[in-house]
Amino acid sequence: MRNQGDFAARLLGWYDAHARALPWRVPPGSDRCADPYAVWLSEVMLQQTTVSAVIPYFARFMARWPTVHRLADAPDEAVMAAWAGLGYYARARNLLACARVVSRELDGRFPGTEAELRRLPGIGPYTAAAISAIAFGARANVVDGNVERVIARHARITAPLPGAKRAIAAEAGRRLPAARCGDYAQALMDLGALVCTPAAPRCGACPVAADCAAHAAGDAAALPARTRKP
DNA sequence: CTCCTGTCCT
DNA sequence: AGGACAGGAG
Ligand code: SF4
Repeated sequence: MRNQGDFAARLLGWYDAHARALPWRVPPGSDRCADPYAVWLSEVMLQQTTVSAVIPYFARFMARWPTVHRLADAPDEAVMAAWAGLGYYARARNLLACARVVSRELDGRFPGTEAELRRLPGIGPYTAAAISAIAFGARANVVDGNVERVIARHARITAPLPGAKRAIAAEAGRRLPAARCGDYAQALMDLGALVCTPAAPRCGACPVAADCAAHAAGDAAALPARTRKP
């Protein structure tokens, strides 16, 4: 079975009812995709901070620089000042560098494929997949920390991260839907943020609990395992 | 793979 | 005050 018992269908059904309304999102089931610029900006900000912290910064950036051209033309100091408080200032520099490439070399159009997105400054594997799925509807395997947790539990992958990354991504890939790929990516991340939380997953409210292997085994809270660093 | 960032949390 | 976090870069 390629579709893992309609995992995606159940998750999308849950998302239709429980999606967080976030400023950079379109509502579940929209026929249009979200604005690539807004998706990119939010994802870069979200790389380092929580949703609640990002919301006001995102609003200020979008109000002041509503398009990638406007951001690209902003002075460095203005962008750095607007970024102040978010931390990771190297990422703000990458943000600006990326905006300038897209604005000046790509006519202001973000590429739609992961491979092309990956080449832009500040866009790594996760962000490339997220933008291509959410803003372009591509069937990309979007795997961030939240998704790793959900999938490690649902498939009960007990091998520790980061070594288990590939195995987890492979299991995630088996669960991808044929359509609504952007909604699906966000549904999985919302599930990780709202239900399949790190310490105390709320399996009673989970749309995929019926075939969740870790829930059945009773060790969901212990997954994903991680190799101790020191 | 290791290193790195700064804010948030404890 | 110290560590956790979470992605990207090298
Ligand atoms: S059943 Fe529990 S552990 Fe499994 S995916 Fe749902 S919330 Fe996570």
